[in-house]
Amino acid sequence: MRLLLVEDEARLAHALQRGLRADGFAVDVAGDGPGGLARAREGGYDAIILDVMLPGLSGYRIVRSLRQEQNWVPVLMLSAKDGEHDQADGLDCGADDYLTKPFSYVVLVARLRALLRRGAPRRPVVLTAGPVTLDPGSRAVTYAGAPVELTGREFDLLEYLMRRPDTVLTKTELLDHVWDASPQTDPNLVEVYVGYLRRKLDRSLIATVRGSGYRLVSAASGGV
Amino acid sequence: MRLLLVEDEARLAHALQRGLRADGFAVDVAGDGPGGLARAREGGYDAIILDVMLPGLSGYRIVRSLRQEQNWVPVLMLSAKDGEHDQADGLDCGADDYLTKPFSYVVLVARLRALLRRGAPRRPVVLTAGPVTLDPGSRAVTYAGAPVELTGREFDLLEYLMRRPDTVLTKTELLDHVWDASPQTDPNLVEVYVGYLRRKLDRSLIATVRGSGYRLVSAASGGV
DNA sequence: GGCCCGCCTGAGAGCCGCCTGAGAAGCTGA
DNA sequence: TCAGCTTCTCAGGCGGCTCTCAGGCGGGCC
Repeated sequence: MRLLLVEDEARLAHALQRGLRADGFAVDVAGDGPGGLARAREGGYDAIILDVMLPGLSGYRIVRSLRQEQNWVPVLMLSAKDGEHDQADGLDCGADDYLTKPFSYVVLVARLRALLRRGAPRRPVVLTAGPVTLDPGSRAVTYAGAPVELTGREFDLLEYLMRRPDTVLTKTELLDHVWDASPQTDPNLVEVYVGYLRRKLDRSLIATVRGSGYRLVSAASGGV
Repeated sequence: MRLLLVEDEARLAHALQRGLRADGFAVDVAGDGPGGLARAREGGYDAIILDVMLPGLSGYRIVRSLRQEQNWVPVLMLSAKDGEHDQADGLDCGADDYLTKPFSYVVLVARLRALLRRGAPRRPVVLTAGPVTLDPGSRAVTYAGAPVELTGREFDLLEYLMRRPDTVLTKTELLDHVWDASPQTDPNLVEVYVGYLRRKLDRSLIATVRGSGYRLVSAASGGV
């Protein structure tokens, strides 16, 4: 079993590499983002262990690039931040599992083995909610079968909503995840973009939960 | 000259890739059988270097599948086993040449060049997208039936786009595959060449996906 | 029913990504 | 060596996208 470890903290990288080798894995190490992405693109790995905070290119962006290129190698993400950004961020980008630093080595290996058992047969996912489909790979959206043109921000927002259908999402949460914005950003921004989506898609697709936030209705009527 | 290297030993793959690049080839790498077959099916390679022992799908079966699908791309096979299976096995399956590990890099390149000189015996594939046709064999392009003169780079870019119609391709990916360039190359280069193609072909053939990249529209109108 | 506050929306400013023309550098063949 | 072509670089400009702002609507509480 061949692994790619992308980790910039040399001490941790070294320790992991030694441990994993002792456990029978072949381990290659990349120390920065661009290098990691390049190695990952070359293929040949049964799984990739990926730190989030990397010089040059974040782990998030690496996974997103790989998935966009139809590369479905299993990815286990490591994050030092357990509050600011959360699991969902990593999983959104297309990672398969997530571990928060500090973690136990035993847990890492267990999760890794689970990933490898599962393998990489994941097909490119297309999200669906009522008459709306969204393909993260080609960044294409259709409504009732017809293609819909969305801007980048509109697409990101819709994707985030569609990954959590029927859940109330606060504006703060959306600002944080879709915009990567500071907490004091005007929440009106979200309202504006929800308005854009409603106009381009379906007025009833995104329900307002007054005082709380918004909720994507997965069983949208499709009428007008 | 574009090569596909299917090899699961990451270290060997990496070394070969580096060497071949230095020798002027553009090299894509696949690390397992199914991945290699998929990449090979996409076409666009002047030759394929194929390991016999691969996870998921043996090199033999890959060649057999390709030949069954009328894909006559030159294949050079690599095998670690020099006794159990022999040259005849590989050549029977439809490979064009055969090398036993360990081999000298110089020999590999020599055999490869011989293969490339010989070329693929039959090239039945012609790519089509709306009013545009592209023949990888003769490197000829037509628009609405009339021949169009493209430079080398223009042709390579168009071919890459036409092999992945309706998919968003980032500038980085295009630079990587069409130019075989380092990641820090100015992405404007892609913009310029997309502009050239649009001018020579159809303005609407290649859609800009702002913030993401470009997408070849397979159902282009053909108008104008 | 009246008021407050949260949400909606139209208009517009600023910015950034993309497009393009011009030209330098490199390559090829005569 | 030179001409012609291709490839690539650079800078200027345009336009779409993002975000801000202010005014209006309406739901909910009293």
